[in-house]
Amino acid sequence: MLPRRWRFGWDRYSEDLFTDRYDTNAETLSQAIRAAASEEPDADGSVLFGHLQGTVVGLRYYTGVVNQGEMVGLVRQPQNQYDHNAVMVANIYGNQVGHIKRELAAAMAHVMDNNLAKVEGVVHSGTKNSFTMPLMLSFWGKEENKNAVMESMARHGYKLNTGGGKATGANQKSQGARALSSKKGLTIPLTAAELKNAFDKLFDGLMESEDGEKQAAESVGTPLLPHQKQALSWMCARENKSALPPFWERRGELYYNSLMCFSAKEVPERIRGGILADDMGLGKTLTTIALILTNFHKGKPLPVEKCEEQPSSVKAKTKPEMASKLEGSSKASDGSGSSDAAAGSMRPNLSQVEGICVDSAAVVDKSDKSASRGKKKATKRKPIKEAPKCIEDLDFAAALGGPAAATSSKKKKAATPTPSVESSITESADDLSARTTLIICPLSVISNWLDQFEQHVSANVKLNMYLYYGAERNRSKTFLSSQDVVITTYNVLSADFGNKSPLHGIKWLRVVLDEGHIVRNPNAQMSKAVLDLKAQRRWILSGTPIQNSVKDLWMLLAFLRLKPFDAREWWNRVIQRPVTQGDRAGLQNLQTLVKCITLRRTKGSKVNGRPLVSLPEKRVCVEQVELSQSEREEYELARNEGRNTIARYMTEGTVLRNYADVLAILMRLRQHCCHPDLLAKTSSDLSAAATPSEMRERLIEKLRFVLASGSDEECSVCLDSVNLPVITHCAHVYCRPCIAQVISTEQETARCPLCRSEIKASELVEFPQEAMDEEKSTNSDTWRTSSKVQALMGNLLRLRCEDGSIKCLVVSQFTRFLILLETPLREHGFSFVRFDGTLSQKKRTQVIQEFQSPAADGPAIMLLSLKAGGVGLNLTAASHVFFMDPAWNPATEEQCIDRCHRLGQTRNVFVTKFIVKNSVEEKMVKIQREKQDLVEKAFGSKNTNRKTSRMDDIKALMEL
DNA sequence: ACCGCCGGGTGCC
DNA sequence: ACCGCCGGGTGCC
Repeated sequence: MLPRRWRFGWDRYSEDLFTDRYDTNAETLSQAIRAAASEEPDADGSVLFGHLQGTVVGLRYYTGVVNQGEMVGLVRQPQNQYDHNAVMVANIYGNQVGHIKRELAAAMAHVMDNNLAKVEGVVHSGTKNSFTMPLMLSFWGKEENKNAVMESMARHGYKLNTGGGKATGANQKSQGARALSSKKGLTIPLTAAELKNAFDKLFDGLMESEDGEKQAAESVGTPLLPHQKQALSWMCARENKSALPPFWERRGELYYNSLMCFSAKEVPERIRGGILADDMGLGKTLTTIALILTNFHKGKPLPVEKCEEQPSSVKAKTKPEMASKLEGSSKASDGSGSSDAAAGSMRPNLSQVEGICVDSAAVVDKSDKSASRGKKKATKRKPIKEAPKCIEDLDFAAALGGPAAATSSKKKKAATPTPSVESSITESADDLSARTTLIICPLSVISNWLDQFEQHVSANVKLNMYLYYGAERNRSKTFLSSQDVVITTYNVLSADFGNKSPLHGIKWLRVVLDEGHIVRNPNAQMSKAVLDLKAQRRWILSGTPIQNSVKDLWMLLAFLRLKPFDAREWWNRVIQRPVTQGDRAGLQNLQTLVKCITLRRTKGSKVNGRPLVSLPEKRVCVEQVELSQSEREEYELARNEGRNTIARYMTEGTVLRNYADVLAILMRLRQHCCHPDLLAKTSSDLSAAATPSEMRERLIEKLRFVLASGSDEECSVCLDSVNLPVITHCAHVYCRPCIAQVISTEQETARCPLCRSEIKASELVEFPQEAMDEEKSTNSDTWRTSSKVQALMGNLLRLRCEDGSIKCLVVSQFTRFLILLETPLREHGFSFVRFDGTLSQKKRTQVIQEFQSPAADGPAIMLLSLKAGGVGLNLTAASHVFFMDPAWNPATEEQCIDRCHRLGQTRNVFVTKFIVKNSVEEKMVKIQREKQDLVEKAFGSKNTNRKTSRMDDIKALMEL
């Protein structure tokens, strides 16, 4: 008999699927299925076309087994040398079971290749089939493809069973649900309200108290609060305990997954890691640092070098200019100074950031001579060269040396029979040479991490950290894997990905995704880069693990390699679709899954009857603003004009075609409410564009409207905020990668997802950089005020009288408004800083530091752009927040408030939202409120629903 | 017999 | 596969 790989001579595709590079094929095959399903169209909005009994043949040639009731995957094999229509059948682990019988495969191939339907298989009878096996197929797809599918199958002599009656609408839904929940006999779908409620509660009550508390390693300089010790204990347990993953149980010799009806001979790989979903401000960063230091191999602390010499001497020598800044920090003082970091305080001291940057090639400012000097001495801090003074254990001595020292240690050799790090993906054997924790975070929180490490690691401990960032980052794998901690950003990670990425060539001890919810679009490059990392242990830190829908969870589970859900097909079939269709069992299963891997406490949670943290009070009030007579007149003029335009689109049914225009109208109204000078010159009618350059000019103008509004515009492809925005000739805005993918898949027939106009890659228009710059430099020679400005100034002046030490955040979505506000602030002698998305990392750090500093002459006000920096900023110096204009998404406002209403805040927090009376703003607030009750928000991820709900919004806003 | 019938070899796509 | 199919052996009863 030929070796298996010769028998599958078909193609690279299959070769990838079933290559026997790895003995335990679970990993690769699962990945293969995931890869095969990565083009998986979103199952949302699919309806069941019908069922069909089919046959799997060739069982005896393959090793994959299936149990009764188990789902199987169907994968097309267009390159199969015997039959280009071949459809392979694989079990949940991706092991091939057989093929679909030839004739049926011929019928299915057409349907599958043209994406007319997704075909799913379930085995209902018997494992004792030795040659062939019956299989129940179900066909799912978009309603509009149903006929094509039925006809296509009929042409080949197959008639789909539509379940007796003329199944339509709700009928089909319950069928789908029944197919999965029949075992448990639950067929009554959840009501929308129940669903929403259950979903919101998904992360509630995930506080696991039975783990008790764990003391952090000595090297953690900051005493942990009780709930942090609890989290540490839980995290250590998740990394060290070998409990079976959720739904797995032992059955005799086999391991059985009760949810999937799947059994396996090998122990299912345990999930070493999970989701730490504590509310922001509870100390996820500190807990993670504690984890890194406390739980190295075999539950022992990370071996660290303890130095009795002046730890700061190195820094002081190389960076004398920094010495003054470092004074007073725990590292600059002697070894006993660790306690000066206030116990339990999360408040970072940003003056220390540069201290750690010393070890980094991340030349935040390339011209800064201190940074380039720091680079030169980077190797000096490698511990390998200096004899460590205190090593706890021989094992660790080997580990301490990192991979470079690996061969010299006999003991280590025995522990890791396969020294090749790259080739081994299986995580079964603990690779004791893995030393490094990789932390990936958004750019905006890097400084926070560096700072927290500096603050919480004992002063006499040397931790090898490397900030993998900047053009001159050290890409040596040996170097990186000899560090204790490597920090990088999502952007650097995805930029490196596929480009000989050293980060992907190292097998990490631990990978930590900070603000993990930001990777949630599975098609994004960033997601792929994250999923491809090799690590023994994986963690996701996120204060808001779910932002919109169940869908968001997939990425998290896939990252954690929670089998089999890391393959989207199983996730869709077993969790996402049942849950969105209101299946109770599905929701229950989801709850169980999440519960097993997540720890979440909120600010309101209690430990032993006591609140985790006691935050000062927060008061939110709305301050109504009356427009002056002339402002009102201008506003009404604009409103009537806009209303007429939109009403015309409505009657013509061309709202979507003119979506950008509609948004522009709304935005102009919102701008009217803030300040007349925010209004850009009105653009002329798009359809009247004569020349291509004129067209381009106008598209850019439209794009400017959409972007400058900061109105949370989302890309209709990824349903996320637009990233790298481009505008189509039909004036719809998408992320460039998203729309590029649409175009490349559909080729010549590509159409705009919103209005179905033809689109071409060459016609996508970007916002030109010059325009961006020009945007910023809006000059305001002739300054005038506005009612809203007056309202703000009134408040600020009053506060200054009451207490000169009060600091305020002034928040707007319009960065141009923030710039406008500078004038009156200056006029009244306020000292302020501005923080928006355009700031460089270095500048950000500076600005925050300046603002947070308690110095009496420091800035009293921060002009903050609503979306700048995302979450994670620490602005506890402020106790008053002024929202100049309402956001579409109230959660964005909440996050913003949380930047100052968090641990470390000592004053009561007052939030004022300015709303112009009798205006579009009032209606936005009303819609905000209604939205919170809408199930759509959590579950209605259907594109169409979103669009229609947007339409309703527009109608309501314009009183149409 | 350019058939039928028998029984062994054989078996996914 | 306790099948179907193929192709060689065989050929009144």
